[in-house]
Amino acid sequence: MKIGELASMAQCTVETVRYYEKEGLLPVPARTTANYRSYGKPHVERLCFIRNCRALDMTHEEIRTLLDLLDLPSEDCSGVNQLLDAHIGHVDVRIAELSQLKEKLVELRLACRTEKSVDQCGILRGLAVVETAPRDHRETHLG
Amino acid sequence: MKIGELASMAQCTVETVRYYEKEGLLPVPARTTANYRSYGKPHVERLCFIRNCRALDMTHEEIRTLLDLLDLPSEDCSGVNQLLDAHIGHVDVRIAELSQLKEKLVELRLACRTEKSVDQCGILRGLAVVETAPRDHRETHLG
DNA sequence: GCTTGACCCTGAAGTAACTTCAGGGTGTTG
DNA sequence: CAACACCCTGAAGTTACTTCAGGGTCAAGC
Repeated sequence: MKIGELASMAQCTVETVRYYEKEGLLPVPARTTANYRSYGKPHVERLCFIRNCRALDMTHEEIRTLLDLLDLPSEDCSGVNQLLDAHIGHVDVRIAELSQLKEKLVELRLACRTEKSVDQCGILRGLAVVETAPRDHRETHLG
Repeated sequence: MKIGELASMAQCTVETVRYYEKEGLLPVPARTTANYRSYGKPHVERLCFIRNCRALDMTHEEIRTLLDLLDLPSEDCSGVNQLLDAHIGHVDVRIAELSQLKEKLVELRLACRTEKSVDQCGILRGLAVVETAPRDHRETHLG
């Protein structure tokens, strides 16, 4: 099959497929005489694997690790478990961060219920406060 | 004060300060004879405002809007309220997305409790499944 | 035979919000 | 006057793609 069909089977764009090939996540396929990429079932499976991982917010680095483990036959899968546990940790951290964030935003929003003039706006006043607590470093790759 | 001092007061790096200047979020400061940037209290306040907004995951575009509203004297602040409401919406959406994500990850993780060989690993099998549901488009700028 | 339109190709540049790097100037302390 | 902390600029790197410019392939219809 050609790239367009492959892309639609994995629900992504043809540009994304070519990008994955360039990144080394997808193996380079054979070409037709017209220089079109020619794919088979294994490519569909691998691309779906990648897209599922991306839907779970894994980085290319994490996916590469999983694909490597997948390609290594009869290795035990404890590495897979470790990676997934770590990734679940990332998601947990990000959810906690965003929950805190939302609290602050709602609190800020309550500072201005009426349509005052800007220089009396509680929100803008709140944002101008100099914070003293040091900002901590990211512990997750999730944005 | 020089750029290093300003940066430490707002808890960011000097590179970030220079970047904000290039982006037009911070006004260009005066220079000393040695061509060093020279800042005052207004710069500290504006930089802290920006950093607080960033800590709330606002984009530069959103921050620019708030700064513009801040600079427009005696305008009513309903624009501020709208922006904050929209932003709270973004955060809500992202939290919901991540919660779903975590459920899927935990479910996947349960598929492999033991250290089997890779080709029997429930996690890798789960990831290889071809999904049929179409992926929906992002409704938030939060990663 | 020729055109139209859907599909394919490559390589470069753009996106967001920074960070890192290369290469060099300034200013204070010992 | 040498060492070191701090400042400067401009360019390139980061992540996971998307967009663009410019051009080739192929089947259908006139």
